[in-house]
This record gives sequence, C-alpha cells and structure tokens, in this order.
Amino acid sequence: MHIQSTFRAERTTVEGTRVSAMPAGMQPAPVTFYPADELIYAQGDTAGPLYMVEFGTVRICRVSADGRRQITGFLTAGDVFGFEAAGQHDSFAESVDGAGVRVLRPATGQEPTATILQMALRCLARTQQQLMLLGCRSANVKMASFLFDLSEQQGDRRVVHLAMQRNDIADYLGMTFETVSRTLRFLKDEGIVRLKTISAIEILDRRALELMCE
Amino acid sequence: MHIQSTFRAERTTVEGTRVSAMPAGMQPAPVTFYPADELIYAQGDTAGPLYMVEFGTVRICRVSADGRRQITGFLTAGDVFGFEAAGQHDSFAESVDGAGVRVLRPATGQEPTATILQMALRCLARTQQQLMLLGCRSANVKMASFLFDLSEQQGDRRVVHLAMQRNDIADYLGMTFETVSRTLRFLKDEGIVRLKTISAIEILDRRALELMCE
DNA sequence: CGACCTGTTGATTCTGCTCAATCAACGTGG
DNA sequence: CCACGTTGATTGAGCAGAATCAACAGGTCG
Repeated sequence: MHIQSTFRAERTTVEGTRVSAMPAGMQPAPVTFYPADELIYAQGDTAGPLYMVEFGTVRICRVSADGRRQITGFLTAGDVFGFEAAGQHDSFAESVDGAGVRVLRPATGQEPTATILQMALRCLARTQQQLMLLGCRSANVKMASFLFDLSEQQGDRRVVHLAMQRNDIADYLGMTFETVSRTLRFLKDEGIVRLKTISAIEILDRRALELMCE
Repeated sequence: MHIQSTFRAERTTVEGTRVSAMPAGMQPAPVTFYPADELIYAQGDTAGPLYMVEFGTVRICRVSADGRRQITGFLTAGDVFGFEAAGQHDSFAESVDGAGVRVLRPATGQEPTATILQMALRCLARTQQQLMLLGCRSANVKMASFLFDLSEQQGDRRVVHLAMQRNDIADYLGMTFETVSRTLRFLKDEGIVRLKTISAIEILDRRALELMCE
C-alpha cells in the first residue's frame, strides 16, 4: 500500500544498502528492487542462485493445474529463498509490496554448503509448521495463528503491519478472501484486535490471541 | 496388517540387510527393526543423526497443543529423515507397519553436507507439494492425489498397497477418518478404483484418477 | 467525475465434521 | 467350539462452517 505508492520507480539496482548480515561464505552483491507484484523468478526457470530479502516482502507460490494458487511462504528481511531440489524452480517468487532482493553468490574458494544447509533446514521447519496450520480446520484459528506469527516476526509490536492483501492471505491459509474478511471481523467482535487501517492491525488482547492458537 | 502379524518380534537389529544404496560420504550401520506404532524418536529429543528407511513405512508427526495430530510425511525404502533446524526434534517419527531403519553416520574424514543438503532439499520439495494438497479444498481430490502419488511411488503398479490405516491417512490429508472412508467410496462408485482388500486398492481408471488431481 | 480495484457484508448452498449405529476381523477365555 | 470384547472400517443423520454468488462501500487514479 504505502510502500507501493512511494516506490513507483521501475526495477532499479541500489548500491550500498545493507540491511541484514551477509551469511558466511557468501559474497555481497547489489540489491535489486522489485516493484509490487513483479516476478522475481518463474516456475520452470533454471534454479541456481539463492536470494536474500533486504526489505519488503516476497511471496513464494505454486499454481495447480486447475488454476488454484497456493502461497507456500511470505519472506521478509533476512530470509533466504530460491532452494530447489531439481535444476528447475517448481515454485515462483514475486514481490508483494516492493521488495529489495540480493543475489547470494558463493565467495570464491569457499564451500558454503554448511551455511546453505542451515538455511534450507530453517525453511523446511517453517514449511512443516505451515502444514500444521493448513491441517487444522478452523478458519478463525488459522487467522489467529497467522497474526500471531506475523506479530512475533515483527518483534512483538502491538500493531501488526499486513504487507499483503486479503487475496494473498487467503491463498496462504487455504481459504477464500471473503473468509479472511470474516475471520478478521470475528477477531474484532471478540475484542482481540482492532483494525486501525486496512493493513495495520492492533492486537488488543495478545493473551486471547495466543490461546486461540493453542 | 500382514507385515505386522508376521513380524511379531521385539525390536531387533538385523545385520547385512542392504535394500537401498548408501548415500555418498555415509558409513553403513546396522538396520534396526521397529514394530508397528513404535516410536523412533520423540518430540524434544536431541537431533543429530539422520535415518534411512530400509523397508516398511515411517510416519513423521506433529501434535498441536489441542491434541490434533498432523502427519507431515510418510517415508518408504530409500527415504531419509531426521532433519532438524534446531538442536531438538520438533516432530516425532514412528514406525507405521513394522519398518527397518538404518542410522546414517558420516564417514570419517568426509564432509557429507553436500549430500545431506540434496536430501534436505528433496524433503523440502515434497513438503511444499503436500502444502498444495492441503490447501486445495475438496476431500475427493485430496484422496485421489494421495492414491496417485502412492501408486507412482510403488512403481505405477495397478494395485496400490496402503501400509497405513484410515486414521493415519486422515491426519495426513487434514480430514477425519470417516471422510477418508467416504472419499474411497466415492472413487469406488465412480468406477475409478476397487477395494480388493482393506489395504489393497486396485486402480481401474488411472486416467480419471490423474484428471481428478489435475 | 467516473472507472476500477480492494475489501466488507449478506444470502444461500454445499462440503465435510460430529455423533452414532453397524459390521467384519481377530483374539481371548470359558 | 462358541460367546464376548476389542479394534478398525463403513455408513447414516443432522448440523456447522466455509464456499459461492452477489451487492455494496471506500479509496485511488485516470
């Protein structure tokens, strides 16, 4: 939203930005800016380099043959993505709200597989955690967990910022955007959250939110 | 079922069995047999060694605080499991039907991280694939995909063997075991499969099954 | 201002969960 | 050998929750 409108520029290369620490054995590379909804890599592209988010949010998606989209993850500053088992990407990555992304190149003479393994394992753990979320049936619980995770990720701030829109949340949680709206309304009616703006959600009762996730 | 009743023995160590190839940089270790439903490692156990399935089926599970169980994967011969980002397992592994498991120890003087990374990435890809499954709404489609994957895994044989029982399938697909029954009945009524026995499903119309998965 | 996009809300439908009964297979003990 | 209990699977009835379809509100941009 706000970010989207302030960064109206075409994709640009920003030198010198250094938000997050470089992983061991990796060479610094320039940051590339992707405006909202821009593709970073496509399904079928040859995989190879890893990417690190410097700022903004990136979504990793898959589409099934019937056109349905599943978002397998939202990534923010410091997160690494681009892992592939085969030689080709079978997911694709897009900027959500205008994101800065840095390509990670292995430093010459180094073997950073240990570092990469660490990052891949974190990615795996996160994906498995999301499996639990999708497996549980209640839409309200899904949304509560989503907000709680987001809040944690943003440093337990009282006001959570939603970088993505309802549609994205829906495809992430495996429900429709109407249901996203309704679950937010439910949480509001329960006095657990307050919608300051459309993308800023104030957590009024963190305890209750946590209890919902169980 | 059958396997369970033939292998009534306590957990034993079988020497010399060598069903699948040893990954590069790994030392052979004896095969341990786990009877049906026996724990291989628990949630909270210190992680470290990797395991490879030699025969039988292993399930990886998580339980949420409200007691719900999510099975994040079924593993068969040749599959490797035990990956953890942190020092502790936050999933647990159990034998489904009586399984032989081999601990993988890094060969001395070698750095098998490249091999391990490869395996972890395959595990990640599979988990993401399952995310797509759980995200799609129809129970019938979930079951169709499950059967199709299983058939593929078992070498496209006409008769698919279900090593796990309905309860396990339900917790894997995020539904109840009653619904598992009903979806199987649906596929039967459509003339797509035939239930030879309770654990042997004959695929009558592979084309239709594939179309359902899309 | 009007077109458009995103989000919210309402009405209706339908899928899958819950509760419950029944059945088949198996093991046990009289 | 048969009555009984247990466990896993199937099936049915009723209901709750989420999807679908549709209308509408608010904001942004041309």
